[in-house]
Amino acid sequence: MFALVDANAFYCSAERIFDPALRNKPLVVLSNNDGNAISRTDEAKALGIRMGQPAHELAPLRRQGLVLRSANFALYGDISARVVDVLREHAPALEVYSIDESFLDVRGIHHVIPWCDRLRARVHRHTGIPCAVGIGKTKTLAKLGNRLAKTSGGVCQVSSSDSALATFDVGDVWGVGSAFGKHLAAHGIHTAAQLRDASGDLIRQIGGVVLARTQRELQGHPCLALEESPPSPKQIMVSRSFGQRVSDVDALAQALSTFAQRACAKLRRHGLTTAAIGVFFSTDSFRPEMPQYHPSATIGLAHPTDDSRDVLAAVFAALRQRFRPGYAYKRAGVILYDLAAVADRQPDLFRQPVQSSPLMSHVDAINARFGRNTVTLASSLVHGMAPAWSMRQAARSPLYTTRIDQLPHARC
DNA sequence: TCTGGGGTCCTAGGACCC
DNA sequence: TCTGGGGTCCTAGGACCC
Repeated sequence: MFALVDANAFYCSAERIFDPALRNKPLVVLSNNDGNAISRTDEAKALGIRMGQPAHELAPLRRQGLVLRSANFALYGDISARVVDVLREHAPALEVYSIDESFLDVRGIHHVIPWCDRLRARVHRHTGIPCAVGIGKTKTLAKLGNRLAKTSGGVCQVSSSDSALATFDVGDVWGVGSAFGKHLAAHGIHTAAQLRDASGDLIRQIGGVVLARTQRELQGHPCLALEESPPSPKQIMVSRSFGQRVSDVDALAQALSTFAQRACAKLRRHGLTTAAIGVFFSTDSFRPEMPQYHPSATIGLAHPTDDSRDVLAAVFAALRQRFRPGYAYKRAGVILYDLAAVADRQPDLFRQPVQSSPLMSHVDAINARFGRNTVTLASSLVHGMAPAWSMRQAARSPLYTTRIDQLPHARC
């Protein structure tokens, strides 16, 4: 038996913790660059705002009281960790599934619905985050239960024979996206109940083993287990759209250097090394009338590394190979592939074993203590004004919980 | 003016091996 | 004159998730 604890409008709820004036107001949190809506409160949904709706369409709604906030992922990450801490205190076993969702193993818990209700209340009291809990024999059923719980009092259990399955659009089932949804509809399968009852061969044919597994889960046969320890990542990517388009190679190099160093810091946090570096940059695909160019390159390293300097050399080599003047670039990124822990690497017959650079651990320690860009490689150094490529964030809340100088003030 | 970022898994097909 | 069987690895593309 699984329970899925899912925060309601998580990013918006996190914003409301330290800014009570936002409570009961329509609120939307925007993606990086203030691009589009990524979290909406019920009040905002009532204004007809869609997930992913572009920000420029939302601006006029401010006259109706809509508040827009830039994304503050440092805050959301910290609040998420606090929610998980509370869950961990009470749940026998737990899988952190995403920034705002955790699966709990609730086998053996008596009176599971009131137990989940108390858990919700505790999370709310200790973190200020409201959540809903779905319960089911499989993760897929718990997911459906969670959908119901959002609108029906906070906790909801769903079984495979539940009549509610006929009320769910097949596209609402976890694992059924728009492509499978269309395919299923073409075969007359429109609801979760119809997917549950369809021919197994047909489902296998439409969506392979993945969709077949989803069907089995709907029938109440667990196919997906609780994964308590997150697997080590297989790739690490840092990419951004730019606040403004840039054309010169120096600006692009500065952005890529920043992204590469951030990716390497993540790499070292996981205790991994990389042996292949991917670099891409691209013009604005939303401006088809402008000249388009979307180059990418992957550079294999002779020797695995976790040193930002080695990675940066590869990134710049790729940039030199692919850069063409005369284009306005809008987006770029760095991807680290072929990751492995130092200890798991095949030793090189002709070299000393891979070792983490002491310089890099000092850099990481300084940045952890004094803030992200206290020490960087010179190629990402920014003088004075924010560069053109940096993100637009017109309305970001303070880093209330992760920066000592931005702690909220309490009035006496 | 305007449209995010970061991942995973599966499958098919080709190259290559003995 | 004929031309097997069994496998691995890699890549690209497509699907999904939050």
